[in-house]
Amino acid sequence: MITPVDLAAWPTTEAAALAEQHRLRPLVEPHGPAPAPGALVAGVDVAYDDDRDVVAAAAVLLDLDTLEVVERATAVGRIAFPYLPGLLAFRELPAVIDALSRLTRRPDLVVCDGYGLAHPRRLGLASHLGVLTGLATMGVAKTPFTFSHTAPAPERGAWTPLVDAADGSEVGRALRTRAGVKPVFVSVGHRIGLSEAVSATLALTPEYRLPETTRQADSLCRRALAEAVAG
DNA sequence: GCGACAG
DNA sequence: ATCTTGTCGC
Repeated sequence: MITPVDLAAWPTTEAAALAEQHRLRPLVEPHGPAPAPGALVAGVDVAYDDDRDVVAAAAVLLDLDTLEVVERATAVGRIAFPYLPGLLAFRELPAVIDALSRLTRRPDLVVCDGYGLAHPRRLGLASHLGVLTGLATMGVAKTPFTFSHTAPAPERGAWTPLVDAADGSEVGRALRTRAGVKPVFVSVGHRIGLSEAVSATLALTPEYRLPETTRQADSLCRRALAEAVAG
């Protein structure tokens, strides 16, 4: 039987174990170059059927220049963890990693639906995924979670700092990807810097508020879930 | 002590 | 996330 106390404690224990394993080098690298022209950028997302205990994840690979989908992969399984704010990685990553592993090419960057550094423990699902896979990762979230920000100017590309009121640190940016539309929240995961993550986000949002990677992964995992539940 | 709380 | 009616606009 798992108690709430156990759930709250084990990520910290896990982080400590990982920190010990990687004592001689940084666990997370919150800096690095923007994806080069022609890079393969992956989008990942997950859909759930809580009643039937089914989870479906999708990983799509896009060409950064054309934004065309060049590869798709899905994975279906049982739900491994409940949704607990702050522990989203433990719910989403098992299926996400399964789907990612079915791609035949290695992504140059993975864009996650959620946060990286912008997390109460500075290890959101994007950071977590980066550490587990070694891939460059970043997060683009749709809501500010527990962080605060002022409204960016109305034009596309405008941004303001996303701040953790607990310590005043800048953990990401509120970025306007469409003029006059509410911003998205970009944060660094692994092996990419914040400015570079913002650039990548703008490259992935020529038309819609959310990155093309997220949109493609979202529709694919919903389709995969419907198929899994039906069949 | 009580809410708020990525998806 | 998921559920869920109507509405505005290209």
